[in-house]
Amino acid sequence: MNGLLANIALPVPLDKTFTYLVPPELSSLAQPGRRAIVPFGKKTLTGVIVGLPETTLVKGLKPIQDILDDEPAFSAEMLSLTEWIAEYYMAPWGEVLRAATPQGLSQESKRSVQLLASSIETLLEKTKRSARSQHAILQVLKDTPHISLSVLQKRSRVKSIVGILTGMQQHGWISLEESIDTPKAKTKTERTVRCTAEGAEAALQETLNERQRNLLLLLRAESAVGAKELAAADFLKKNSLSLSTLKTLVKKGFAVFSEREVVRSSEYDIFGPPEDITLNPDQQCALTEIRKAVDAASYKAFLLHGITGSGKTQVYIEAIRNVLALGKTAIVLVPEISLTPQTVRRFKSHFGADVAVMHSQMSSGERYDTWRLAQKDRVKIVIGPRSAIFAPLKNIGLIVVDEEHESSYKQFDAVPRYNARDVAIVRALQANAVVVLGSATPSIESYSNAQQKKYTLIELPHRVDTAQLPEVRIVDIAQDRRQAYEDLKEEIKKSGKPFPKKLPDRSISKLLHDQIGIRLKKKEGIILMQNRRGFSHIIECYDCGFVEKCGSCEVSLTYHATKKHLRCHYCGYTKKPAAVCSKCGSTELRMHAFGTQQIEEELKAGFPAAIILRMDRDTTTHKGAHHRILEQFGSGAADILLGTQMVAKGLDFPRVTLVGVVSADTQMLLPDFRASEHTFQLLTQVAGRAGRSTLAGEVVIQTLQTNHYSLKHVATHDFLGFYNEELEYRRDLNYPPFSRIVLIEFNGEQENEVQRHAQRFKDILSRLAGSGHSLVLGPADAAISKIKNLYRKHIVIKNLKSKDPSGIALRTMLRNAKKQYEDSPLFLKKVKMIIDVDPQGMM
DNA sequence: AGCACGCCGACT
DNA sequence: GTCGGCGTGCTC
Repeated sequence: MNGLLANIALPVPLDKTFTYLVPPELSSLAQPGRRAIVPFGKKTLTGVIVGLPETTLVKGLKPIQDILDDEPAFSAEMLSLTEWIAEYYMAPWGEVLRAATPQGLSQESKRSVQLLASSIETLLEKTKRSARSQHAILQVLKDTPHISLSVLQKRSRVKSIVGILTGMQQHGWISLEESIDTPKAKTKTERTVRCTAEGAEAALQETLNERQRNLLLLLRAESAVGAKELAAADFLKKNSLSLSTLKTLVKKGFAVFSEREVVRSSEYDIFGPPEDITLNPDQQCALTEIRKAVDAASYKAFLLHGITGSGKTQVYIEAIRNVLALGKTAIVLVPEISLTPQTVRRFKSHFGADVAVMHSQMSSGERYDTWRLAQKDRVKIVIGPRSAIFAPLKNIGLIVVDEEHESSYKQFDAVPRYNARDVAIVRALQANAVVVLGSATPSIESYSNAQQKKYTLIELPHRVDTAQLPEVRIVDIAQDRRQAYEDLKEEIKKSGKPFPKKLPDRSISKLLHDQIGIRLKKKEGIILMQNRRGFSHIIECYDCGFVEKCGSCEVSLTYHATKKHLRCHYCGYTKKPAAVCSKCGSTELRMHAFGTQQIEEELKAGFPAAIILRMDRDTTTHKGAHHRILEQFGSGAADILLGTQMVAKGLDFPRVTLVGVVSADTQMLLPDFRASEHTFQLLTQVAGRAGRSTLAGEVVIQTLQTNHYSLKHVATHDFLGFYNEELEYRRDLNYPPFSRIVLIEFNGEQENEVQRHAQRFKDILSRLAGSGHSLVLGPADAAISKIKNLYRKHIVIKNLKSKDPSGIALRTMLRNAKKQYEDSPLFLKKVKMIIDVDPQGMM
């Protein structure tokens, strides 16, 4: 009745799709997966066609302006995957699709202003007194007669600019134009040339002049070898021929030009020969299992638990070799931090042009090229960080998620807040592919899935170089302090100097100090790690390490200076801080201090001759600085690498024999239910930096909590022991894997409004959760209760898997709650709500 | 999320 | 009057 209709998902934060008319001339192009340019309100947006409905109840449909893509940008498979993401993570489908499209591809309309009036001076004079806004706008237009609306607004600092401009337009002073940006990323093409049959014929005859004949002979010869289409520019340059000669031949029909798509090249195109891979028996076993699954061509998930240095990458490479042999494709997800040229070259050297790399520093052009190559089946393997899970490869055989426990797989700062590791599982499931999650320190969730046989567990318990695991020593900082105190007293007694009022703090214990001295003498490398500046609002006993925790959430209580109390930011429980440690009675209760700078000072004082490299947020802001520091340290130009957790990951330095963790507590005490897990993972990672070659390694971990189970299990290299202990605590308090967590943040400038809205949402949720599938906690102040003048309140939902195995009840509840909340008359836009399903951090 | 519309108070 | 601030409602 209506002619052809199309449902289009648009990148707007609205939980629905929009229906448009398809004009007859576009009807043949109207297919799900293609991008379409449509008018939306006053703007023009690029959306994705997701369906072709028969009818609609919506009145006043607008027509699609244009349909892009010769080949649909999204396959049916990708449409269904993005729809799943939208549903699971409570995000609009259109926003998911935008996240899955390479940047620079979507088109939005932009409005611009053009100055028409010739006598600007008179206008300026005219508006000077009575119309300040108009005056300001004209001032800007005087210098830039043609300007985009957004820039004009910024420069003129006029707020509601559109109304004023409309008025000015009516006066005939200016014109308002609307234009669509040409996409920033375009297909790059090059001219190719080919010898025609006539040309081949003519080359042998004497009818042409020498230059032409010569060219034709060369062209014929080169065309015969390998590729028929030669890059014209290359061909001419190589043989020092001129374009005009070639053009003449083309005119005569002896050669033809055509265009072909080319790919922008990158630094990764330089790579050496592949390393020899000889798998040890463990690796061979792992490979065989994965191969079997890939051959079977049905969904299967593996958890590859291999200790640091056990050769997981070699297993991936061999597994992918098999995937390619079957004519299938593969995705390899790596944490951003692992995307070093070394990792990439490793894959490149084995698979060459079959590999495409995605990384954050790529230009939009490069990103787009990569995407096109994957779509056109011209690369078989895509390696990249979390967004690479959207690579438009067809016929996926294997998805590898390396370092699956890494929190960088979770997008936390933008919609959709997806976890690429979990999306990988779903993509593999939908595509009948195999997925391998690899880690030395699997996440509790994944290991639990393996224990429940949802994933098949494969273990690589040995290092490939048969190196010994490093010896781990745990140093009690409190005891070291007491010792230092005694030593000092002794010294003072002897020298007769006055007793200092305050004893100096030291961050390097005697043991660690001595060990550093030994390594310096032997010219071996030292890595010292101080975790990201500790969460400063935690009060800790400096004698026994005791920290007050919430009785019902088991996370550290944080101190709020304004209200002078301790608070749990999960459930909102508060209490007065004690004057003395409630465990040991000490009065030495303090907040955390030492940053990397202070430690550097201390090291310089203690070891004046040592060359120290500091690697933290301050020293790595410049592009490439990170890499340069590591290179410098790797080459042996420095003795000590001191840094935040950046030093725990990535590169391999055979010369490192000592790893020191200045304070394990900073991470352990974060008010996050995963604090122990992250501590275990990080310390295991950093410990793995020590002694990877023939040199024996040693690890020194300083802490106030020598008995903490994370540390105990790090020291004995006992993942399973840690897992079992951690699991019990998770079970007791209904944390994952026993529940799903949803974190809901409310923020706004007025605290009472934020609180009111959070409370209202909480009430709605509590009512809906009536059946008991979920626990709703809060609202409570977020751990960081105010950011950039926005007050933040959190609600935490624990959705019990035992009562809601599929999570459907949870999502229904959330969706209904959201609707009720947004539809209610008290709803204000001044307070923003952010729903984060399966959050990684709870700060 | 934008963006327009409409109402109100402040300024010239 | 003119302007801008702010709340409200809509986008096929």
